[in-house]
Amino acid sequence: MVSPEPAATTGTVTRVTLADVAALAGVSASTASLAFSGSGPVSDATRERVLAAASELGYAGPDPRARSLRRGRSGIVGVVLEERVRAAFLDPVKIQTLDGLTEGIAPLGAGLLLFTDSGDPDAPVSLDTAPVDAVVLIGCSPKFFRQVEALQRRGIPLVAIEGAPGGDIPEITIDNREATRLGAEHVRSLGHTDVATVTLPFEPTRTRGELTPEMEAGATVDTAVERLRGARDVFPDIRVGVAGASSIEEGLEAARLLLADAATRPTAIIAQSDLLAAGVIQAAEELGLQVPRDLSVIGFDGIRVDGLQHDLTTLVQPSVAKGRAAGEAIVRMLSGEAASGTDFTSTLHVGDTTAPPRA
Amino acid sequence: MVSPEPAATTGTVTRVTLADVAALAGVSASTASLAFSGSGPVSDATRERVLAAASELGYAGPDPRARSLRRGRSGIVGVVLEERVRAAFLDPVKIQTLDGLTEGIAPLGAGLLLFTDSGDPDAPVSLDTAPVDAVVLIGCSPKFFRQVEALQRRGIPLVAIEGAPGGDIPEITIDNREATRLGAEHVRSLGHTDVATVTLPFEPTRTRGELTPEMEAGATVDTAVERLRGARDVFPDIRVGVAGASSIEEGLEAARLLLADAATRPTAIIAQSDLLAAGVIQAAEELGLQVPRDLSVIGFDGIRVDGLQHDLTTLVQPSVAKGRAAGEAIVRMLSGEAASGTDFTSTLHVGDTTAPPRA
DNA sequence: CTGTTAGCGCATTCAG
DNA sequence: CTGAATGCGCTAACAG
Repeated sequence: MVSPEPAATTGTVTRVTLADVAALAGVSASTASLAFSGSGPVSDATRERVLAAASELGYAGPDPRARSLRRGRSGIVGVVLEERVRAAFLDPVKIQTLDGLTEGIAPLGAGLLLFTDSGDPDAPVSLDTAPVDAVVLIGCSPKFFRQVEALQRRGIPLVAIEGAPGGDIPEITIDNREATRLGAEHVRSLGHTDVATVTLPFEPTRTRGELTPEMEAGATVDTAVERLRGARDVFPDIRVGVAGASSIEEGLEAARLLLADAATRPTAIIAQSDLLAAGVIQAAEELGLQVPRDLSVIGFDGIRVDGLQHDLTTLVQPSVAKGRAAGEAIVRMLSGEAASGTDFTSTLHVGDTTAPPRA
Repeated sequence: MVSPEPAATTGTVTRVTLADVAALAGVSASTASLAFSGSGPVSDATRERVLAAASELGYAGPDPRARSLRRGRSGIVGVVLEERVRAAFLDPVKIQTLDGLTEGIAPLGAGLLLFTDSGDPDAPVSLDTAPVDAVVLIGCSPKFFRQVEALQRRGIPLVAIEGAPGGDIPEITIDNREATRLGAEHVRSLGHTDVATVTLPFEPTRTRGELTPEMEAGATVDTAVERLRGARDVFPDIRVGVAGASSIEEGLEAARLLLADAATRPTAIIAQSDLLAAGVIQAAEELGLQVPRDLSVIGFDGIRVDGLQHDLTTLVQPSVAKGRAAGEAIVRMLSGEAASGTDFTSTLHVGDTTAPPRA
C-alpha cells in the first residue's frame, strides 16, 4: 500500500491526468478509466495497481469538466429565483419547496445551482452559459423568456413552479383561488360579513397600502391575484390591504391600517400567507383585540410560524411536495420520458384563530 | 435579417454546434467562436453573418460543458452547508452570509452550487465530482475532510466560514468568545449577578436541556463552546440551558426551564442567538415577567427578528460581510493571488431589553 | 481581420 | 479482461 502522505503534502499543484496515472500503473488510459468508474470489467490486480499509482501521484479522480463534456451530463440542476438570496429565503414556502426539490432530484446525485440577483446589475445572470442538465424556475417573471428559449433549443428540460413561463414547460401549481375561496367560505359560515384581506404584493416593486384599480391592473404576481379572486368569490366587496412582502412585519403594518378605525373594523381578516396572518394577530393584540373573540384570522401556507402561540387557521399547501414533484419531473425528463405538470390541492386547517363574530 | 421563427418552432432538438454555424456562415470555427465571445477582432459584417446563421439553425450559443473544459473554468462556486436545505435556511445568519457571498463573487459572474443533505443517505454528496472553480464551506464538520483534500489536490481554492477544516484553508471567523464576554460585561455592569445562558446546540444531534459535563465534553460546535466560554469569563458559574436549534421555539422551551422556579430565577439571560433571545422574551411574558424590568435579555447576531416588538440588546455580527469576505477571497485566489482569512469583530448594540435588576 | 492547427481530459467504441 | 484509436465542442495560439 502506497502512503498517501507525499501527495497530500506536495505543495505543487501539478495537473495530474488519468493518462499520467495509467502510464505509471503500466496500463492504458481506458483501463484506468474503467478502474475509476468501476463500471467495466477490470481485474482486481489491475485496479489496485491503478489506485496505487493514483494516490502516489495525488490524482484526485477524473476532472469533472472533461467528464461532463464526454458524458453530456454535468450533474447540475439550475434553480432560478429572481430575487436576492436574502429575499427568496425569507419565504418559508420557497425554502420548503427547495427542500422538496433536493429530495426529488436526489436519485440524480446532482447539485442545485442557484441563480439569484447578486445586486450587481452588470453581473450577467449566466443561466444560458451554465453547464446545467435541467432548470427549475421558481416564481419567475417573463423576464427570463430569452434565456428560457435558449435552454429549450438546447434541449434542456425545464419545469416551472408558480409562475407560468408558457410554452410546453410543465408547471407545478396549486389551487390558489379555490383554496382561498374555501377559507373565505369557512369565515362566512361562521357568520362573518365584515371581512378584509391582506394580500401579497401585486408586483415586484412591492407597492403597499389599500389596493387601487391601477395596482390591480398592473399586477404581475399571479398568486396574489388568484387568491384575491378566491376571496372575492365569497366577499365581492372585501376591503383589500396590500403588503409589501410576506412577513410578520408587513402583516402588522397592513392590519394596523385595516383595524385603525373602530367603526369600520372588520370582524375577520383573510391573510394571503401565514406570516402576514401572524402580523395581523400582532396588530390585533396591540389594539387590545382578542383573537379569535374580537377578530378571526386565517392564513395561507400551513407553515409553522416560529414563535406564534396560536394554532393558526390556514390553508395548508403542500410546499415540499411541490418541490419534490418538480424534481421528479426533472428526473423523468432527463431519462427521456415526457413529463407534465401537477396541480396540487390545499386543505383547510381549522385552528384556534377563527370563531363566530361577537354578538 | 433572418427570422428566428423557424428555429423557435422547430421541435427537433438536433444538436447544433459551432462548426455547423460556421459552415453555414462560410467562416472558420474559430472566427465563429470569436463572433460569439465578442472578445476578438471580428468585422461587423462577419459577425452579423455568423449570428444570422446561428439563429437560422437555432444555435443557442456555445455548449457550456465544452467551453468549461477548454477554458478550465466552469463559472461555478460550490457552497457546502451540511444540513438539509430547510434547516440551513432557517438560520438568518446563514442566509445573510450567503447573500454576502453572492455579492462577493459577483465579479465572477458565477453561480452558487449548493451542497446540502438531500435526506437520501445513498445519494453521494458529489462535492468532488462537481465542476466547481472554488468551494466555500459554511459551518462544516470534519466529515468533509476526504473530499476537501481531493479538492485541494486538484488546486481548487477553498474558504471556510465558521468551522475550521484546518490545513492552510483561509477561514472567515468572528470573535465569538470576546463578543459574548462583552455582552456579559454589559449585563454585569448593570448590576446583575444572577445570570443564566441559553446556548446553541453543542453537537449535531441537538440534545437539549441543562448542560451536562458529558455534553460539554462531546461538543463539536465551536460557536456554542466559544460563546459559552465568553459568558463564563464573566460569570464562571452561570447556569446553562442548551437549545436544540436556533429558533424562537427552542429559546422559549429552554427559558421555561430556567425561569420555572421563581426562587432560583435569574435576573438576566444571555442567549446565544437573537432567535433564542426572542423565545426567552416570550417565555418571560408567559410568566408575566416584564422585559427588561423583571428580566434582562441579550442576544447574538443582530438580525431583525421578524415580529419581535423589542429593540433587542445584542451582539451584532457582520454576517453579510462574512460572506462577502469569503467571496472576495475566492476571487483573489482564482486570480492567482494568495488569500488569508479574516476575523471579524462583533459590536454590542444596547437596545431596550437590558436594564438594572429590580431592587 | 481571418483561417489553420492543436489540443483541454476523458469515456467510449472496437479489436485483440 | 485490456489496448488503440477517436472525438465530445470549443477556444487559444499562431500564421497568413
